[in-house]
Amino acid sequence: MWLPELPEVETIKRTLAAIQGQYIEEYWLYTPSALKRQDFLLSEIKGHQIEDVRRRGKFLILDLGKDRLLVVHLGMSGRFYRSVPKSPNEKHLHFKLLLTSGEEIRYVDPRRFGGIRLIADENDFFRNLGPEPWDDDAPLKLAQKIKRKRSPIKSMLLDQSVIAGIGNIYADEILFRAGIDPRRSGMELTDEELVKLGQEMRLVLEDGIAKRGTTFRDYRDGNGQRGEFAASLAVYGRQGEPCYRCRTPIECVRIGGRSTHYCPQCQH
DNA sequence: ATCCCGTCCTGGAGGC
DNA sequence: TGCCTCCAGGACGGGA
Repeated sequence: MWLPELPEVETIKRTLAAIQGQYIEEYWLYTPSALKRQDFLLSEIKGHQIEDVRRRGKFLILDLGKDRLLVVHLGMSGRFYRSVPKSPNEKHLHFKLLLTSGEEIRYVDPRRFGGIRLIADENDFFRNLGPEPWDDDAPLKLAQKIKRKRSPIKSMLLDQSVIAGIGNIYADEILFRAGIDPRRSGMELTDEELVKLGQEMRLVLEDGIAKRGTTFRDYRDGNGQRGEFAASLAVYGRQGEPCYRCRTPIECVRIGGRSTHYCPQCQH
């Protein structure tokens, strides 16, 4: 199992850098429901140049210029990658682009939680998304929001309007490295803990990007390669196994409907 | 407003 | 072995 969170989407973005400047020659939408929003006609993308490939939170953005954006969200099992030209269509292929270079970009998503969107106004579409973790003011904004809320800190890290890009795996890893119990209410965190949380958030995500993301089974980057962060996971998926720091068995509880892994000894 | 929960979906895991 | 059931999880919408 795996989740495309910020480091995975960032990895995909980087491996797709080579498609910048290329033109869209043709497209295929095999699963109409995969197109979640349509500010303009899909047929318009034909002939457009991919001027830029960006990431915002867990969204991948192909900027086609002139307020024409193709935004992709990978949900929990999605892949978005360059494929060998003319290789046969695989199962769960929902959308495909043919570029003038002859290479193809494919969107494959077995569980169909993800989707693509045609966006005309980027600022409007992302207006409710929280700051990027590396924004200068992100740790401060994060701390301010956390302090005012009663919900468990784990749930707040997953809230995309609080901070962009963190999912279930990295939330657990960040809280472990910050030494904070995931069940604690945001309001009761000390200023010291909030500073530590902001620092560890960046460090864990940077580590994830450096290792090209977490691969359990499905995940591949834009070139179809696996990531290596799974070997670095300290708590996620390790319930019952000894903590690497103190040997206490890692526990798993449900918080806000999500499985949450933590060390009862190292996290307070 | 805010929080919580159900819904979507499929493949993999576990039970018998 | 094979079949069945359960479960994971992000975003979103509805209800309390």
